[in-house]
Amino acid sequence: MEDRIEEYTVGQLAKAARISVRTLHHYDAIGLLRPAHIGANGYRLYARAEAERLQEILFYRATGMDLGQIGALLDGEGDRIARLTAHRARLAAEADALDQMITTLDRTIADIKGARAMALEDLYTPFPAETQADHEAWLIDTYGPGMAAEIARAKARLDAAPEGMGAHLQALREIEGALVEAYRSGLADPGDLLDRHRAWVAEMWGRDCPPEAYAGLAQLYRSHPDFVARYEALADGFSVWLPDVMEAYAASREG
Amino acid sequence: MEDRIEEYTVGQLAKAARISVRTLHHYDAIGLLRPAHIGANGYRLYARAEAERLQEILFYRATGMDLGQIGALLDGEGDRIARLTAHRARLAAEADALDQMITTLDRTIADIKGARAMALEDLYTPFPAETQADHEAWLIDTYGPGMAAEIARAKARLDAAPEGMGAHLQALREIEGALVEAYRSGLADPGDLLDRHRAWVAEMWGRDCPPEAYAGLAQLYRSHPDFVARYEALADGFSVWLPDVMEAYAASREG
DNA sequence: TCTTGACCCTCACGCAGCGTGAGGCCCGAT
DNA sequence: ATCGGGCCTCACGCTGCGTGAGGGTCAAGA
Repeated sequence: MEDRIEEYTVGQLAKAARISVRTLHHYDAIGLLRPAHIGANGYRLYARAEAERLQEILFYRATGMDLGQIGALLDGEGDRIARLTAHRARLAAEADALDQMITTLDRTIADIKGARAMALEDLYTPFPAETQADHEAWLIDTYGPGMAAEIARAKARLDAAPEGMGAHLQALREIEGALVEAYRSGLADPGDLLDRHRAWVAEMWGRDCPPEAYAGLAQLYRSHPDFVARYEALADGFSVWLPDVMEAYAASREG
Repeated sequence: MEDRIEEYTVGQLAKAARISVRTLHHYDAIGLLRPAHIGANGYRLYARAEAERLQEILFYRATGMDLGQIGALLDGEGDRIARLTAHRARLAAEADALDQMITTLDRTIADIKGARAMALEDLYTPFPAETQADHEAWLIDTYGPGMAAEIARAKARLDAAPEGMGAHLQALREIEGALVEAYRSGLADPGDLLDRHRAWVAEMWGRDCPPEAYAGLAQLYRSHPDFVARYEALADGFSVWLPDVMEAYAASREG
């Protein structure tokens, strides 16, 4: 209780942070967390600043970030508060992902009990946090470069549209609302609603939306967590139903 | 769209599950997920059952369980629903842990802004999921074997006390309620309440509770996620305030 | 003063869980 | 006939430490 100088040895720091001494050695070795200085006896000595840096390291590590990235982050520009705030956002996102996994689990359990067989894709739908880059790569892989660019542009427009797009978004919400109604009332073929939806999409993309593209979109809705979350929020099971009817619709108009 | 036989090659399964082919190879190699059978050409062929097993594997893997354990779990007794339900509970727990990390982050950020310096221990307080065993070891390490046993007994008594302990627990709730009130009204030194609390603890332990032990308990409240969660649930910030006043109280009675 | 015992140090090897070629066979479409 | 894409089997590499081995350091007690 008498550390006026506030210096900690590896053991003390390790105990406080509940990590191993070896881990501190490792962080020293790779330059992630250097001791404040080394005693005459060769002992590592850490000061307050290092303890705080370690705290940040552990924050990030706890979400699976790799040590290289952590180092880059800490040594890059930006102050601590900014970093921590950003991190808070990431944690919140992860919590969302967890919630989603829970709902999939629930769906899976319900499906087992009901002895229904989920579609192969659906089996894996809401799996964690692919990064944005991963997702981009996957889009290109699946739909080709043109399609990916199209979608990216569309998303960008949506995101950057706080004002002018209001009416447009409003239209989407109406269509979606109607679709939810159709879903709830057990309507099998909401063809005209999907006509409107497809038209909306075409307008959004700024070009035509042929059936194959529409089917591709269905696939996207099914496999991308963002969309799944969005549609599942509208109604229970809607995120499964919507891609299904979209695909059926597309199949029925194909050449 | 024409898989009547429902058999998937590595590539198909990998794409659906959004994992790499290499991963499937690996799971085959370590016997975690064997193909349903091998084609004449040497190709791995998976059927529905394997796809579902893979789903479960990924569920568990996503929470950091190691592959050996997963295998043991899947090949052990117990049916799928039971396992998934248990897993759901684990996920929920993890979500709680995440929420806790977020609140620590918030506290940290607030502390930085307020330029106050957190105690070294507090810097690391709510870090994820030490296992029960880890926690036990740490208790012994920190408070000595006697203390750890004492605490373990106390917890056991609490847990195993659905009936006879009712009144005793009721008393605790009353004291805690009064403490929350004190906290809310900004009372600086709730000495008499802490007297009652300490007496309760002593009774619980079945032996005396000297100031040092009480201070130790404060430390425990501060550093163990279970307690933090419990007290934070009673009132915002209560999990910080309570250990503080307990420590101050203990210090003022020390020899 | 000498000896514990608890820490500290530096190698250095090991292990999980794949990534990432290298080198080669299979197969449907052109 | 040949090409592209997907399949196969080695086999080495990487991260993030765990886990000794072998050996100094230091406060405290015999």
